[in-house]
Amino acid sequence: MTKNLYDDARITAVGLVMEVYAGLAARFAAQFEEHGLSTVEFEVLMRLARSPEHQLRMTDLAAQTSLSTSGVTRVVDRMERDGLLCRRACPSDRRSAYAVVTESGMARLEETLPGHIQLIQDWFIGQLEPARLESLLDSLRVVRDAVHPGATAGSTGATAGASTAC
Amino acid sequence: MTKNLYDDARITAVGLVMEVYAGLAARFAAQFEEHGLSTVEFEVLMRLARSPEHQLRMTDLAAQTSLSTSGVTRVVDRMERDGLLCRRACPSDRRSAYAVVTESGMARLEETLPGHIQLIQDWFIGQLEPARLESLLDSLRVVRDAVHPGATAGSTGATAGASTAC
DNA sequence: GACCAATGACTGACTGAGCAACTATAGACG
DNA sequence: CGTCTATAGTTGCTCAGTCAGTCATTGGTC
Repeated sequence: MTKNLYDDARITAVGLVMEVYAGLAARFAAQFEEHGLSTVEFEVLMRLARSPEHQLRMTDLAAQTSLSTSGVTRVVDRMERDGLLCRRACPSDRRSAYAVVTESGMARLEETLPGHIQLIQDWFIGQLEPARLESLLDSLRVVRDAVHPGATAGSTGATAGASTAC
Repeated sequence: MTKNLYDDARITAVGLVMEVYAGLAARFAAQFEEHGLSTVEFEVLMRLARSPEHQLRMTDLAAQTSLSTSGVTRVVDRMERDGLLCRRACPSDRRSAYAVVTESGMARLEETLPGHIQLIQDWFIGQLEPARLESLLDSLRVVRDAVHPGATAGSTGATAGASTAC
C-alpha cells in the first residue's frame, strides 16, 4: 500500500465522468438561469415538449425525470404558478392528471434551447473530432445500457410506449 | 420542424452523459448507504484520506468537493457527531480549522472502498475492452479539461499544492 | 354488484444545501 | 501602534426534494 489505495486508477476514471458531468451541468444551469429556469424545470419542459400534445401524466413525467412523484407534484406546482405549465384532468381515469405545457412554456423553452445547444456544441461536441466523438458516444451507450436498464429507448424515443394509453 | 427540434442529436449526446452519470451515482449511493455513508460523506472521507495526515482545512475541503464552505461546515458537523471526523485547531492561524479523519473514519472508509471499486469495475471499467476504455478516458479528459478549468490536477493529484501552507 | 388490493396524485414533516449576514483573526499600511 | 481590509468559519433563513402517510379511483374476483 505504498502508492495510496485511494488513488486507484479506477477511482480516477469515475472521477473523470463525475467532473465532466459536473462541469457541463454547471454551465448549463447558468444558462438556464438566464432564462429564469432551473435545471429540473428545463428538463420537465423538454420531456413534455417531446411528448404527444406536449403533455404527460404526472407519474410518467416522474419516471422520465430524476424526480419522485411528489417531487414532480411540487415542480409542476411551481411551474403552473409561473404559467409555464397547467394541469389537465384525464377523461378516462379520474385519478390521473396531465401536466401540459402552455404557450408561455413553449415560448420559454424555445427561447432557451438555442443557447443550450450552442453550449453543448462549444463545450462537448466541438471538443472532439467527429470520429472520436462517435467512439465516445458508442462507449457511453454501452455503459448506459449496462447501468441504466430499461432506458434503452433507442433513437426513436420509444420510452413512452406502454403508458400513453389514456 | 417536422422532426422535433427537441430530439437534436447533440441533446441526446449530453443526455447520454447524464444517464451514465446518474446510473453510476445511484449504484454508488446504494452501496455507500450499506455502510452508513452518504455520497458526500464518502467523498469527504476520500479527499481527506488522500491528503497528508488525513486532514484538510475546511476551505480547502470545500474547494475539493462540490460543496460551499457552509455546506462543508454542516457535513463536518454531522460526521464529527458520528465520530468519523474531528476538528483540530490550526496552530499558526487561529481562524482556520482542520477536519481530520478519525480511526473510526478510516476504518469506515476501508470497509466501504473495496465494494466501491468492485462496482466501478463491474459497471464501468469492465463494460469496455481495454483499448476502448483508454480511448473513452482520453476523450473524457479532453472535455474535462475544457469544461473544468483549473482542475487539471494531472495524475499526481497535485490539486492541493497552493494552500497547504499552514 | 360488493369487496379489496393496486394505482395516481397530493400533503406534512424532515433533511440537506446554498446564500447572506456575522464574528474572529490575520496581515497591510499609514 | 492603530486602523482597515481580507480571509476562515459558523449560523439564520429559505428552498427544493424525499419519505411516509392519506384520499380517491380503478379493476379484478367471487
